[in-house]
Amino acid sequence: MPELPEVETTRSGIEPHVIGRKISGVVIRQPQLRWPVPEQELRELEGLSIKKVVRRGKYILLNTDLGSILIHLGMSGSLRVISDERSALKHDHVDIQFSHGVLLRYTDPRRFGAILWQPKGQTHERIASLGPEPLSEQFDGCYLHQQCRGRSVTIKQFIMNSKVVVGVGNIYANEALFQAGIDPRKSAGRISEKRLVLLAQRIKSVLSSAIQQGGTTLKDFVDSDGKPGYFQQSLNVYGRGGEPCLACGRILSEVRLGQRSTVFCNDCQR
DNA sequence: AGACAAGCCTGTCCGC
DNA sequence: TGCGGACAGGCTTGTC
Repeated sequence: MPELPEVETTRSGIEPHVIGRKISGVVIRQPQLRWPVPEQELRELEGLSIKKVVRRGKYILLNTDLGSILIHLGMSGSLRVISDERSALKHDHVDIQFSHGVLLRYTDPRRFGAILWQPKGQTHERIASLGPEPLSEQFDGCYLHQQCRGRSVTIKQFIMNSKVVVGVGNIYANEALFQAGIDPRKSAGRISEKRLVLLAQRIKSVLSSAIQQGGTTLKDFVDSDGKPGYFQQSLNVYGRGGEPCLACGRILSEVRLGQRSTVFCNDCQR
């Protein structure tokens, strides 16, 4: 399940293989992803080259002179560089072929992901409504505090709202709240600025350390199966409901917030 | 077999 | 009446 760190790892992993490369064709085997794949627009890209590979939230953008291909991995998607002859499997929905013989293969068993088209000079609606990047200067305790004002929703659901800040999925929301010592059930509007400053710091640190780990563990993901293995080791709470807190030993609680599994320590988080 | 997990968009309902 | 916020539902398929 790609969260921001894995999307960033994917971005940096594919970048050197496709930057400056000319698109020679696009193969669409399954156009029915979260939204229909813009087949027409993608086919018109033949002959154009990739100018830049950037990330915005959990989207990867492949920039060309005509516009950008937006790729979202959903929860089960992956994007791999294929440099040898390898026949497509059941869930290999889209290939972007390059003239130097390499192709980018989009795979997504559950098809929660998306491939969208953003014409040059425009900003796709999906991206236009996104909040700031968690690792940018714009996102800090002061910003978080201002956004939280008057909001009754739980702090966990709040930080997972992509209009507030992008890229904080269920795993890292649980972890950041644990590290900040904040009860995930607490209303966003009822948390002091001081504690929100700490939360913003923890969101940044947990994401950036995951990017670093992703970078090392997945450095050869391009020719492997791309499955992440990096996060399991450093998780304090996610997936550990009913097990002892690693800090104090008390059994971790598990509840559902916004239909999402939420694990926390009743002693360490208040 | 059926429940569950995931990201995140959309529709509906609520209260000011 | 309008509007934003809160929340449930839906999509999909592999795994338990």
